[in-house]
Formats: sequence, C-alpha cells, structure tokens
Amino acid sequence: MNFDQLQSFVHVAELGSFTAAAEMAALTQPAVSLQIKLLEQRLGVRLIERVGRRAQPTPAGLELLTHARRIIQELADAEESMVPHRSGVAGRVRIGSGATAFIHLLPLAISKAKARMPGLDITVRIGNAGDILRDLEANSLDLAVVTMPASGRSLEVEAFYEDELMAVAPKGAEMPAAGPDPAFLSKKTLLVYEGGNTRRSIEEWMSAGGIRLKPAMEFGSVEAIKELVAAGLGWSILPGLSLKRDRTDFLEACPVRPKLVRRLGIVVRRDKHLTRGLREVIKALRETKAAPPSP
Amino acid sequence: MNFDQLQSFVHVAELGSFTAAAEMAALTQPAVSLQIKLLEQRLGVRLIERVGRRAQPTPAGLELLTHARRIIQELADAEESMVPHRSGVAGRVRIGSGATAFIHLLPLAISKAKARMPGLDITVRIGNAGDILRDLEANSLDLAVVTMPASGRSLEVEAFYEDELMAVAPKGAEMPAAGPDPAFLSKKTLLVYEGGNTRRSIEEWMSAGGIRLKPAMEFGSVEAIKELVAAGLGWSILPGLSLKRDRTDFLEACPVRPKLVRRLGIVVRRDKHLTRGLREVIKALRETKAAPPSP
DNA sequence: CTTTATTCATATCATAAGGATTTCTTTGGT
DNA sequence: ACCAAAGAAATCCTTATGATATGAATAAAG
Repeated sequence: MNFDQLQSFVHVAELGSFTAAAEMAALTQPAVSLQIKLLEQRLGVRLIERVGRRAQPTPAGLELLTHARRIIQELADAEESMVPHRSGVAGRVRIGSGATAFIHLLPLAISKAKARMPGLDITVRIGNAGDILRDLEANSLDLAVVTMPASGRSLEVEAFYEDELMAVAPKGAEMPAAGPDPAFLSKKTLLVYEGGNTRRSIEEWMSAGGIRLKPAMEFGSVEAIKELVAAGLGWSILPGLSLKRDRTDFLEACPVRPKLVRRLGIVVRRDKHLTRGLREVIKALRETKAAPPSP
Repeated sequence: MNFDQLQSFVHVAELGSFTAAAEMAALTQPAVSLQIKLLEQRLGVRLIERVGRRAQPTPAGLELLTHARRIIQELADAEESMVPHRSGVAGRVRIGSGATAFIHLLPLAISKAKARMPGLDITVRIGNAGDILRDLEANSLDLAVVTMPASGRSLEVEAFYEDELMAVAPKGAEMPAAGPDPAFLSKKTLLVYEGGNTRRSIEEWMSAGGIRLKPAMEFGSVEAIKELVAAGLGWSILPGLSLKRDRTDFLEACPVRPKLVRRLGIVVRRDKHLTRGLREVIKALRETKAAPPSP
C-alpha cells in the first residue's frame, strides 16, 4: 500500500480516466492501471468501474476516496509542518546551569542568540553540577554551563570564563590593601555557599594557606548571602560574577590573596549533533567571555 | 515517502531504538536506519537524535510523530472501511442488543438476512443500552437494538417493535380477569429485572398507580426470573417477548392494566454508510415487526 | 576503603556492496 | 481507452563490516 497508489486512485476517480491520471503523475498509463490493480487486490474490493472508455468509482471506491483524500491532506500537512524546522529557522536548546552563571551570564548570551535566531526556543534548568551533567549525558539537556572540573567520559568540556573569587564584607569594613588571605579571613564570621565545586575550591584554597574552613553559616543561595553580608552579618567569599551589577554601594569587595578563580565550562556530549541553534548559543557564550565583567 | 518509513519512524521514536523497531517490523536494523535516513532527507530535517546508543526524537521529530500517528490511523480506518465492501456479497454487520431482544428477536432476523445474503458475517454483542450506544457512536458497532428512548445526537432511531409487558405468575395462581394493576401487584412478592429502560418504565407505571415499587429481589437475567417464577417463588413483570415460546405450561401470564408497552428501536449512526449487509439486516428486523409474536 | 582512570567485551547505529523484489516503460493486443 | 507481457530501471532489503558509546571489571590513586 502506497501513497502513490492512493494518489493515482484519487486522480483516476476525479478525472475519470487512467490516461489523464497518468499524465498528471508524469507516468505512463499502464503504470496507473497497475497501481489501481494492486490497490484493488490489496483491499479485496473493486474500486474503479471500467465501463467503455469511462472510469467511475464503485461505491467502495467512493468511500475510499474520502479516506484517501484525508490521508493525502494529512501527508501534505505533515510535510508543511516540517518547513519551519528545515533551514534551521526553528530549534530548541535546553541549557542546564548553576544559579550564579544563569543569573549573571546566560541572559546576555541568550538574548544574543535569540537576536540572531528569533525562532529559537531556549529553556534553562537550574541545578547542581552533578544533576545537570547527568541530564546532559542522558540527552535531556543539550548544553551545560557549570563550574569545572566536569568529569564524564562522553562529555566535551570547554573552559570559557574565568571568574575570580572575591572576599566580600559589609560597607566600611577594613580590607587589607593586597587582599585578604586565608589567615585573615579565618578570624571573620564567614557565610559560605554550601556544596558544589565553588565551595570545594574555597576549602582547598584555605587549606593551602594552612587554615581549615570553619564557616559560621552555610546557605544555598548566593543572592541570600549577598543580602546578609550587606546587612553586616559577616564576611563571605563569592564569585566576582555575582558582584558585577548591584549592591556595590552596600558591599566591600576585593580579590583574595593568593588569587583564586573558578573556571566555568561549556559542556556538551561528545557525540552531540550541533544544530544551528546550539552553535549560536555556544558562540554567544564565547563572546560573553570576550566581554569581561564591567565595573 | 512511504507508509513503512512513517511506521518505522513511529516505532523508533516510541521504542527509542532502531534495533527494537526493526525487530517489531520484522526487518533488519540497517533497513530501519535507511528508512529513517531517507525520511530525513526527504523532509530536510533531522528527526531522530542518535546519541550514544539511545535514539530519541528531535523537536521536529516530535511534531512529525503526531502527524505520522494520525496518518497511520487514517490508513487503518480506510482499510477497515473496505471490509464490508469486500467480495460484493459478503460483508460484516456488528449488532449490539439487549439480552431479551437478542434471544427472542434477533435469531429470526439474522436467519432471514443470512438466507438472502449467505456470505454475510454477523456478530452480536450483548450489553446494557448505555454501553451499546456508546460503542455505536464510536463505530465499533454498526447497529443497535435497544429499548427506547435512545438518546444521542449523532444517532438515528427507528421504533420497530412494541413489546407488551406482562404480569407473570406461577401456574395456577389467581389472575384478575382484566389483568393485574399496580395495587394488586404490590401485594405480591415481586422479582424484577434490575436496571435498564424496562425497569424504569415499570417503576413509572407503578407510581402512576400510586404505588411505589418495592421488589423482593432483583436479578440481572430475565431468563433466571422466569425460572424462579415457574418455581413458585413470586410474581414478576416481564417483556411479552420473553414469554413467547417456552415455559407457558409452568407460567401464568397476562397483560397488566393499564396496558404497558416498551418500544424497541433500531439505532444507527446518522452518518453511517449503509452497506448492503446492513440494509438487509434492518429490512429483516422490520419484517419481524410485521409478524407479531405468535401465542 | 572509597573514588577515579583504564581496559575490554558488548550492544548499537552507520555504511557499503550485492541481490531480490518491486515498479515502470515499451510493445502489442482487446 | 484499458489490459497484458517482457525487459529495464529503480527501489528496497540483507549481509557484512566498521565506528562509537556503554557497562563491567580491573588497576591506580587519594
């Protein structure tokens, strides 16, 4: 059973002639005869009544005609619906990211990508790096922006942004000129971000300075910590990224000594097919790297 | 573009595997690979994302999936609709009916229709009117014989048989000459048929006589009630139809007063194409009406 | 002792070549 | 104007082969 057979049948029924139907389909007349014959055999019903030089649908043919027209129409609709996807006008990119990178980095990149590809459908899922990377491997995400290192055999990681960690204090607090070191910070009330790679690198940095991290409080939200520090409840070590924009009038910020950076990586599956939308998003992210955080 | 290609695509998308889809279609895996590839080339869109050893639909594929499913369904409908036309004489009529009408009315009609059209394939489904009519609307039945009234916007109802309800008593019981009325029957042990339109009209008849129906027992089978009454366990009100033939030597039957009839209707979908087989069956049913129940 | 690489076997999809089937055209009737 | 038969063309399937990812087992490191 074939689309061509159905199409030919419709043509024959409408035109009342095998020859005319053949012409319309750019075929020879015997080909159409055969198609109709096969269709009739397949369905076990006579579809076209051949009377003299006229061809008329039987009652069965008449009924099939409505079905055939619908099927052909459906097929045309299906093809039609693929047009936006073709030529990469439409697309979907599912991004996974940490909260900080999402708030301060992705909006720029997303708006850039959308500007170049308005039909693009972008969704973002916030989560910790482990979950995000698992989803990426399961292909329920297309792209991840997480703090490195990112393990995973099937993943391809590209460092694209260096984010300097800053000591943060309430406005007016005394800040060492060269920047605070582990020993200095260990004497302060420390509010730190719980879990994740960032937390781990802070721990390593402290222990490299001979100090064991003993935070006064831990919080799951960088934004919350900023508010608490601004309210004078203590110090913190936060990604410079999160201090770019606001709250500078209530906060004292300074790079720590020795310098400590976290590297953000773009992660995709190694065997991922790069759609145009995905390429646009990655390009936009790389450009965001080129434009370092403004004061 | 092929039905097989669409079918394979649907299978791959649903199973998430080329190999499994191939197995289901009794093909080899490369055949399915090729089908998907051709489909993708034809539409100019990537439909299945091959990632690792998994296969899942792209957004475009997801959209095509709904169309493909519809097309395949339409095709099945088309084939299905040709079955009644097959080989001219033969055909299929699926009848739905209540149990009483089935036992005492349909055999005659069916045998008449079969006599005129030996190749006709007739199936009967017994059920309550609600289920039967729902199936009729869903086109999984072609014809229904149920007690009226039958609601349903898309249904066409034709009354074709009047069935008088009779009071039934054990042989030798005293029966009022003019027939028993509600007041008389309310003093007897009543066994009634549970549910359905017949039950409802009995209730209405009783309350019209100022009596509330208080059955001693209820049963789902008219035949069972007949046996129980014959055994002397009580009285009942039953369709005259069910008393036509047998048990007259163990039962006393008499029309109730005032007269109470239930109307049986032939129901078909309004837009139903009347095949020859269906016409024959309906004609046979109408003739059965013309021949009223013999004593 | 748990966690992290490495290795090997296995399962899956892609590709290529050969062959079988289908389908079309040509030619000659009815 | 349609049907039938035979050869030609195209399509489609299968077998064989290769590439890649996955999972388990093993080795190495913190």
